[in-house]
Amino acid sequence: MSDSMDYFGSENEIFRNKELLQVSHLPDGDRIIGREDELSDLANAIKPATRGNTPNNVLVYGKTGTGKSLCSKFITTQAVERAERNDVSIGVAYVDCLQESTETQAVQSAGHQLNDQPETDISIPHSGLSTSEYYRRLWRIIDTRYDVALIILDEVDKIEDDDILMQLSRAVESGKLTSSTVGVIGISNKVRYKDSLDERIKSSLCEREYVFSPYDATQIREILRSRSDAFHEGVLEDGVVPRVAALAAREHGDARKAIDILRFAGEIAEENDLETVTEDCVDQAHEREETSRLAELISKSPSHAKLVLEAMALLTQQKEGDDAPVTTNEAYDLYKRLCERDQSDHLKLRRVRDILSELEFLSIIEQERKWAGKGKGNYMENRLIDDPAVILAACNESE
DNA sequence: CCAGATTTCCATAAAAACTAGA
DNA sequence: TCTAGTTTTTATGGAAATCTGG
Repeated sequence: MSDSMDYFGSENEIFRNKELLQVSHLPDGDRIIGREDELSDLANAIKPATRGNTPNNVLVYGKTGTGKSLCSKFITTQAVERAERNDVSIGVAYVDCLQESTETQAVQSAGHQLNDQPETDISIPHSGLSTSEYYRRLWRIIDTRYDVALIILDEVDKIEDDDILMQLSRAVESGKLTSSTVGVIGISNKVRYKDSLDERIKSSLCEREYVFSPYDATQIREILRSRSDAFHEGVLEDGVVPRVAALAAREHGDARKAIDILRFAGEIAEENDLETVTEDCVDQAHEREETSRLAELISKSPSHAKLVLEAMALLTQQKEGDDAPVTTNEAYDLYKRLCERDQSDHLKLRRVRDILSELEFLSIIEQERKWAGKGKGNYMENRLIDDPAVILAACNESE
């Protein structure tokens, strides 16, 4: 795992093993810092699964970068290993509900991860089946391959339909599964999420609830140190780790952000051919980090959403104030011209309105409906949350 | 046939401007 | 002059229809 071949060894003085700085990197047991209580809570809830019994369904709350996904993935892989010793087979599916935002897609994804076509002779086509057929196949796969299936639903609050929670959390009692059982781990950033749930779902999904608190400054520093093996000996200057930690602390102790910044700092040192990673690199890395999350979001968006955003960014730049609002019609007119530029046909206004509200949902823009009075009707003000220049860069980058 | 994307159609909200009544 | 009620307007957003790729 951690012995990737270093083909450019002599030239690459900065990184020894960059994988350690991948946020999704699963550290060894002793490398999850400051989450001991959370891990044992989770382990407790999952425990029955290792003996082939139905685990407790869990709902995990916490702000971004508090280790929710990491701990969930970690504890489930541990559970799989432990279960093997008891001759129990556990299957784990990790569904990112931000990507798989509908019930069907989520079930499809879970099925795909748990499946092994040669063994089960069940195929999970990318599309074309009814939702219920995806469910049927999922149940069959679980029944044939596993004793217990653990399904992690990351960012559950982003899913449009509550039905999947109902189906999964009650699969056993409703007799969909005969020889197996299912456990659900729901992860959400919103503490309020539970309130929006149907009573029946609440009672079955929320058997256990845990809140992950933000890391404090000391823990962030520890996390960074534990991952500094990613760098060669002595490459990190003394001030670097504290400086990164300080930046992350400003952001409610977001460990993901801290790790990203550290990685970018290394990359910047590398690009500039420096011997060491300096505090200066960290400051530049901070800026790059702010851009990168946005760029990632944008690059995953459909092309027309990018054009709408581009139109908004251009219009915002044209206007005087920094956060000048743009009306939907202004944006739509420019969007149409951008489509002509790309010689593709434009979407209709109604669809663009929906795209704008999707962008609002992703916290890329803010919307406010305004009324102008008699004879003037109403209009929507859309304003970019981030710097238009950054948006434009992100739009162009992902062509 | 299915889900998901897009289009078509249309009732509606809200507040300044206008009107009638006091 | 002040008040209460009515008019006017348009983008919005819900719902249904239609299209598309598999």
